Order: sequence, then structure tokens, then C-alpha cells
Amino acid sequence: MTIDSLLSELNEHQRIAATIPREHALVLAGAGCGKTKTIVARAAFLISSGTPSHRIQILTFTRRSASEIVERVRMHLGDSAEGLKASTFHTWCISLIRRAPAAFGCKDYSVIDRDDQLQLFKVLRGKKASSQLPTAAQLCDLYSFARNTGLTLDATLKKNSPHSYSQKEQIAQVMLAYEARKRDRRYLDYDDILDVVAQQLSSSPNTRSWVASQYDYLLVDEMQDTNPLQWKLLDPLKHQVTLFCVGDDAQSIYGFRGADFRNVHSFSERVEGSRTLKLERNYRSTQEILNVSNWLLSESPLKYGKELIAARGASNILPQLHTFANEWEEGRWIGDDLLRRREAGANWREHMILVRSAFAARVVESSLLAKEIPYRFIGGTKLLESAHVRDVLSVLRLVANPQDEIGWMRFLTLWNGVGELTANRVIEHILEKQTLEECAQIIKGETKIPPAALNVVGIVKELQNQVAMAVGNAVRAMEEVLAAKYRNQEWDKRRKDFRLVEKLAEKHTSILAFIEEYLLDPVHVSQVERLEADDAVTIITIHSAKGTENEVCYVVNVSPGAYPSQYAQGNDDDVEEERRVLYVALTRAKNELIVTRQGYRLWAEPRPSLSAQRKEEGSDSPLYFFETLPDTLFDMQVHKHEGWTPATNSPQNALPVTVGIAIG
DNA sequence: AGGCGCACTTTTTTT
DNA sequence: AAGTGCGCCT
Repeated sequence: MTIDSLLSELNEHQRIAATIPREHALVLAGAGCGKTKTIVARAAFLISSGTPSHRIQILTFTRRSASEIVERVRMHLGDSAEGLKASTFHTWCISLIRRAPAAFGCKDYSVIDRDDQLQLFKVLRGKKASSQLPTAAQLCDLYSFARNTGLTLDATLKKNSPHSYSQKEQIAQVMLAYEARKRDRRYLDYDDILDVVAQQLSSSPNTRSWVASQYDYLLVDEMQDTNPLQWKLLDPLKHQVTLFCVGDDAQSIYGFRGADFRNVHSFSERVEGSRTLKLERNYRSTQEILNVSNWLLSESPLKYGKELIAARGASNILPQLHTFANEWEEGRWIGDDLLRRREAGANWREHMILVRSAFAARVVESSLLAKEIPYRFIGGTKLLESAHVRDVLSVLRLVANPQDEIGWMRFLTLWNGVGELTANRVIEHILEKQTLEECAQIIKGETKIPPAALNVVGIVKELQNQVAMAVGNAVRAMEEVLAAKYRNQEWDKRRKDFRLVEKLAEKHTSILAFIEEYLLDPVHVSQVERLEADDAVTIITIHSAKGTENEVCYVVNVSPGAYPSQYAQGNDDDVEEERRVLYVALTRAKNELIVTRQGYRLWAEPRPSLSAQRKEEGSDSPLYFFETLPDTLFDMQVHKHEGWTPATNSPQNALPVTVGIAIG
């Protein structure tokens, strides 16, 4: 396919965006208006008009959209697309660090993920010495928020946790200790990866020009979700590299990570001489679906000024709104509805179920399992984040970095007779040593860990360039102890994951690269297995669903107390972010939108309006987005309680073990 | 004292 | 699914 035929598929505005001359540009595109298509066309246009493909770097939020964009450009251009790179901000930065570790002051550093951070914070916070201190997880979030926004601890606490403000001094101490520990152990957490690069880009002219000289263009997807730390990366490059950014303020849903949707509005001030373009024609959905989405945004006190028009026009199918007595009936009905559609000839893969949280997916999941409907779940615990896989990978981490305290803790406490305290004592001695052999001697002297287990570390070291074999050996050596640890926690199911890990490892020639790649961009179990069963329903968290679409979309549990969630109540910014989350969910549907909610009694009986009640309390942020829903937008149906006990709870309905690719 | 198993709660969202 | 708390065992 030629570039001309690709451009002829675009509408006028998309084509202008894809072919603008070399200048900074921001493309504001509504949901379904062809954002990805425009980025793909832009990259293809640049390459076919002479920019070498390796001088274009595309930055996206997920591995999935990164590979999709590259794949589509390749489809249009063939070999000349070779060398085009798309990655997340984090993978991009770590690849820069790995190519010039000294320039960033990060020689021999290893990357730690959130779980590792938690371990450190837990240790540093101390057990229950001061239980008023925020939990390790809260400290972790506060720390990360401050790093991503560039706010001081003081400002972060005032904004996110005024409740803990009085403990500011102690919190500061824990955080400083965390930073000292990271330096000591040569750890880089997620935020360090970006910050280290950003810092050097702004302070070192040499490093800046080294990086800038590699690229002519940076194409940034999902610009509305970039935060100040990410901007700190782009800003120093803007004089030498041309920015092409695409985003939608109404789809900004990463405020908890420091993103501010207003940032896309200030783009033109921050980037001198930049152009802003708009895409407003929606090619994804029917007008009936857009009417619901438009209504939701129009109710916001914020003025998005967005009214999506469907290029496809109306379809005469209204979205459906179903109200159930409880979550089990809701889940059961969705399963039944899927079966009906399947019987009518639809494929499983045309259906997507959108949930707010991984936790919220559980009821739906068990309903699909019970009805033997194949599904994949995107958004829960990732393969390499699951406890049993981390256990095995701890050995690989030790080989990559014998000073890895977190890795040692994980490995040592696996064995009988070694708990947290013993492990701590041993680790103190280990950290004084340089080689694995010396470490092994210490462990032999101080614990009863079987020598055979320690040999694995040596074997893995020998195999460090054959990662898949290293994984295989580690698994075999640890199988017994793991089987004991997880004997009551679906061991048979967990055990299968090791094969998948080996499969992933086959592509890599170094342990470090293997671990890093999947820490930064974790793979979901069901993604690995997709090859085996292609036709499945998708269950997906809304945050993971950004950028995706499907013929039929179910949006689950759009109930009072859930949209907006109680968590957001009282904070107008948070409530509006919740509105955008729901907006993202509603705009995923191409042909049919089915919204479900619980607690029909709330609507069956007359009662004082929730919003009126809310006004009396002195807040104008809504308690429930659908409180004022006009009844013309949906086909509404209330399902009466049928008086049965939830089958999902009864023990005789133990979850079947082998149903398609169903992996939670 | 340290380790371990059991029963219990508690879940936003992600790199 | 993982963290916490409690009581028992070595």
C-alpha cells in the first residue's frame, strides 16, 4: 500500500495533521476520532517523505499501543518502516540509560517495581511503632505523586493526605531513608528512571545533545495523561526535536499519577510556535452511543466544549440500561446475554466487559466461568507480578545483582526455618560480600537452607545468557518448596505459569534485559495465551481499555456510590476525573452499549433527590452521575430480584480448572 | 525468640 | 490475592 492511498483514507482534518510541515503540533482528538490512525499516518508520511525511520521515536502509554502503531505503519510501508521505534516513556528512558549508563550516573543499577518499593517502605516504616503513620502503600503513593508532580512533600500532603500532615517530619524521615537505601543498593524505581534522564537532559548540554541528535521527531500519544515529570523529559528537547502530540482532555484519567488534563491546554504557551489542530468527527460509534457520552460531559461543571458527531449516523439501536438487585444477578445476566448473542451467531471476541477495578471483575468472572464462556482478563495481577513467579525470578535477580536485598529476602524466606528476622541478619552479612560464592558460604553457615537449593543460584549464573534455561532450572529446583507454599492457593494453576515465563524468556539473551523489560511493561497472563484461543470475551479495567474498542461493550456496576466512587466524594477534581473514567468506558462501544447497575430498590421507591440532599450539604459535585439521566437516552429495564442464593458462593460450585483460556 | 499456620479483612486506577 | 493478627510449635 502506498502513502497516497493511506492518506486518502483520512478525512480532511486528519490529513492536515498527518502532513503538516516540520513544526511542533498538538492534535486534540475526541474519543474515536482517529487518534491512532493519525499518528500512524504521521509516521508513515514522515518516513515516505524522507525522514529515516530510526529518527522517529513514538511514545505511548502501553506496550500494546506501541506495537499496534509500529505494526500498522509497517503494514502500509513495508521494509522502509524498519527501525521505527515505539515505546513507553519508561522503556524509552531505560534504553537511554542502558546505552550510556555513565552519562546518567547509573552504572550497574537495577530496576525495582512497586512491589519492591513496598517491601522497602515496609521495612523503613517499621512494624507498628507508630501506627498513625500512613501505611507502606500510602507512603509509596505519596512519594511517587510528589516525584511525578515535582511538588514538595509539604504540598503533596496538603493536597492528598491532609489527615497525615501532622506527621510530616516522620514521613519525611522515612522517605529520606528510602532514598538513601535506594542509593546504597543501586536501585532505580519507576520514577527515578524518568527523573534521572530528565535531570541530565536539563542540566548536561552534552547528554542533551547526544539524545537530541538521535531524533528528528517525537510523536507522543495520550498527551492528556502526561505528568510534569514526563514533561520534564520533553521540554529540554523541544529546541532540537519536533514534537507531535495527540490527546483528549476529556479522557484524562491518570490524575492519581500526577497527570493534569489542563496541561494539553497550556501546550501552546509551553511550546512556542506550535500549532493546535482538532479532530471532531467520530468514526467508532453510533450516534445513540455518542448521545449518552455527550450528555455525561455536558453535565460537568468543566467546559470540555465537546459534542461528538457520529460519522456513521444513527442506528436505531438505543443503548441499554439494566438495573439489578445485586451484583450476582448482574453478573449472571451478563453471562446469559453473552450466551444469547453467541447463539445468534456472534463471536465471543466482539464483546468487551469494562470494569472499574480488578476487584470488581470477580463477580463477572465467576459468572463466565460457571457458564463456560471463554474470556481473557486485562488489568489484574500481571504474570510477573504474581507471588509464585516473583519467587522464581528472585534467583535471577540475585545473579544479575548479588547486592539485591529485596531479591535475597524473597529467596531466603522461601525455605523452612528462615523468616524475616533470620533473613535480615543473613542479608546484612551478605551485603558486605562481593561475589555469589561468598554469599552462599554465609548462608550455609547461618541457615538450614538445603545446599542443593543454593546450587541453583550457581547454575542460573552459568546460564545467564540462556534465560529460558535459567528459568527452567530455577523452577525445577524450587518446585518442591513452592508446591508446599502454595498448596492451598491453586498450585496447579500457578504451576502452569512457569511454562509461560519460560516462553517469554526465550526471546532474551540477558537476565537483566529480560527482567527489566517485563517489569517496565508487564505482560498479562492471558496475553501470552492468546495464541492458543483467539475467540474470547475481553474483561478489562477501564484504565487499560483506553485506546481500545469493541462491537459490543458492557459497562458494569454504574451504580450510586461507584460512579463517582465514594473514594472521590468531597473532592471536586477527583469526582470530575471519575466522570472522565466513565466517559472513556462509554465511548469504547462501536455498535452496542450495555450499561448495568445494582440496587433497583433505590429507583423503585420515591425518595428525596440525592443531588438536593447534596446541595444542602454545601457541595455541588454530584453523588451519582446517572441521577439526572434523561430517560430518552437508554432502553431501561429493571430486573426484579428472583430470590435465589448466589451460586458463586456455594462450595459445590468450585471453579472448574480447565475452561478455555480463563485465567484470572 | 523466631517461625508458621489459620482465620480474618480489605481492595481504584498504572508505569 | 495479599496483608494482618493471633496462638501454637520448635
